[in-house]
Amino acid sequence: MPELPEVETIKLGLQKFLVGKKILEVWTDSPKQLQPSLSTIKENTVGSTIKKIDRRAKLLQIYLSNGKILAVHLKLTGRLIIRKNEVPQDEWQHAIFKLSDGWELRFCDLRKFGYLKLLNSEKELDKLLAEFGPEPFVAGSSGQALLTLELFKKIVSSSKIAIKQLLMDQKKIGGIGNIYACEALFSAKINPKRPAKKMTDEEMKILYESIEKVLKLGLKYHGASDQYYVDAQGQKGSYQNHFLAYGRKGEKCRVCGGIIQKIKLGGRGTYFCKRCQK
DNA sequence: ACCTAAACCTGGGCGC
DNA sequence: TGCGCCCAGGTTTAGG
Repeated sequence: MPELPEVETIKLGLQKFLVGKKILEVWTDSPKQLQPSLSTIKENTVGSTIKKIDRRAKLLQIYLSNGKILAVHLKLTGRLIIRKNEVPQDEWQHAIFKLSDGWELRFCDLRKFGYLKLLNSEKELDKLLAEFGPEPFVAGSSGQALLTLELFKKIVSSSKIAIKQLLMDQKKIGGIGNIYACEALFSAKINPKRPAKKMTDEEMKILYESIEKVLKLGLKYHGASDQYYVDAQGQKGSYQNHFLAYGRKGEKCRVCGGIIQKIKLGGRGTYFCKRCQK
């Protein structure tokens, strides 16, 4: 679920409540999701203090006082929630970091695609982050990589893949997933199937601005909670109430009154207005 | 370079 | 009510 605005919102919550806490114990009932293993994570985190939280694209990093880093990817249904230990267990809770002062960091994940990965050094992290393309704008990302309009045009015009698939390619651009790709293309009035290469200068500029616009809207509404996303306090976001395309199959386009279509593109559900998006 | 399908998992919704 | 099928916001891998 979580794309750039959601992961950023979680990051802000973690920064507020997690920094300075000491890790006392680690538990899991889903060892596959802890890499390289529960025991290694225990050995390298218990006794350490959380120093800093960062984000790059959809990946969160928890920096520890011993120099190790926990990288967390939430994939489709992952959640990181901070609770007092007396709070009843959360749904789909699969890993718990017991912290000082009776706090817990709970990793919940219905589909179990997400992971927590122990990294031994910043160098290891840099290697991982080097795989990500630049980000649309700086919203507290740890990366230096900023997607300027010039860079965006270069990336778009050098690929003949459908523009929507390109937007979601994390190696090309970091942080955009299915929801924000659909919303940005709707806002820019560009057909998701349009070959990237064939876009005009003007279209690329409008799309670039639309991406920034919808991501900032996502941040403003604390993320989109269609089903599973919640922030670090377990609260839903509200951007889903403002979608213009995503999930609106069969409903009226709010711009032209046409009917929103749903197609499959690169194996992913894609929502758009045939009339508006040429 | 690009395209597709399948895999990792669980649960909700739909049609029959 | 129940069963089977399809769907789900991500990413990786295998094969063409």
